[in-house]
Amino acid sequence: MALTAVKGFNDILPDESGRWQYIEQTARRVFELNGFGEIRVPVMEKTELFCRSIGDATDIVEKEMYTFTDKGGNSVTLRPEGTAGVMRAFIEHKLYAQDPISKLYYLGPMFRYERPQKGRYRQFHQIGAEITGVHDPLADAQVLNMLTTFFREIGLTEPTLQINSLGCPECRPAYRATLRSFLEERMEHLCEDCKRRFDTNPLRMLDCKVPGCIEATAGAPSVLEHLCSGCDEHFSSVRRYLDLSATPYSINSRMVRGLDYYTRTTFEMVTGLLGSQSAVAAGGRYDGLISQLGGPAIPGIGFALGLERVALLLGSQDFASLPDLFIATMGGGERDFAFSLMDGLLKAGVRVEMDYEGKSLKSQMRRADKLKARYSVVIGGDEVASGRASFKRMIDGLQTDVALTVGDIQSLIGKSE
RNA sequence: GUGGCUGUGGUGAAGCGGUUAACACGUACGACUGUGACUCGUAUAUUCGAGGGUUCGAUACCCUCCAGCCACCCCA
Repeated sequence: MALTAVKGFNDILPDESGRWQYIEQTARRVFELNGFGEIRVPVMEKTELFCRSIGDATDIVEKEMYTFTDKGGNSVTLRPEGTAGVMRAFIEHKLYAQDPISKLYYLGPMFRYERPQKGRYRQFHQIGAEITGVHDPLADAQVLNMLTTFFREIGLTEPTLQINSLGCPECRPAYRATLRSFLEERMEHLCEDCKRRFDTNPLRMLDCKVPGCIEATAGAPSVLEHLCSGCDEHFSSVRRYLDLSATPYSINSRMVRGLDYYTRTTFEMVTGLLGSQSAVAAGGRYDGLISQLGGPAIPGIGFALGLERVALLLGSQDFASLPDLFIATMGGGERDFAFSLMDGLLKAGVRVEMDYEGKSLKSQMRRADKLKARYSVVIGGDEVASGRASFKRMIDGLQTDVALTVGDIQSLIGKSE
């Protein structure tokens, strides 16, 4: 049996990588327009970083991390998400000392030991963006606008924005207690998972899909009605800014996060097209994270979007670039001439292909067709002697006689520099 | 981590105990020895995810493993 890739780790083949590049380029363009700069951080960090940021009791840290001991005896982990590493770098290099506000984006592989499914793999890829140093809800709105713009630019209308507020250390404990006492009375109607969540993460119970639980929690108190005045005002301002920028959204007061560091604004871009992997992008505010990691008390907000899921939503559109010209040759004698011509055109930025193996003219023309070259030309003894050749426009077969110079060929195929 | 379904060539698939393992797409070459697409012809799975077992005989039945999908879970 031949060797295969590790379960949940996938190859991205050329017919698919065009789509990935399109997603990445669109993200870079939109993010950089908004003033974000790329940060590249390692794929592996000390395990402690993730325990302290994501939260010891979360599923990610408890059972999904690729953690191992390296040869020096240190516990290290393949990053399960991007924010923690970016914030570690932010603190380590004291980026806040150069500029009180920073806007960073990153992209790359993340690793989680989960059961693979469509849109969910053990190595998956995220593009994320983070703003630090801004308390003002304007930052929340900009991030949400940017995310919305990204999806619009890429040509998708499907994922829709849902927002919520999780409160802050001031008001969340009180809400938690209120929710707990509400749920306690209905314990017998709840599923086993929810009974367990009651102790670990009662907010998560609002997100349960078991019909009995949905019914039992129908009248549960909403976070939004238990926000302190600061959080309430913040949330209203976020909504006002979203309205001002005509950013469509809906409020989902039952939306929960799987990472402990979130405060106040949280959001998701959700779709109904990906089965149970409905979140295409998600994020929120994390005002306590940086100080929790040993940095100064600087607020932050950000999101990450799942590349695989966006790629899935884009479908099988073809983003590959096509050759401008295919050069066919009659025999060995003309290949030196053709090779020089190809070389000159490539250096001028024209995408050229030619036959590599001295195949029959028919085979060469078939290949020109298969590669979807826009033009083809046959170089034989006559062409070498006269310095002119007949260029065929493949789409309609129209032939044009042109001198075999880089400039003339460029002007024919409409690809000048 | 739990449950269910599935696994035949590069792809989509028929066959479901004894077949030359159908058909289509794709690919290669040719018909057309200087021009692709359409058409036609020829070739293209010693083998049915892997390993065991039952059987005179297994791609088909059984077991184990592996992989994929779906739901749960979780999440991007």
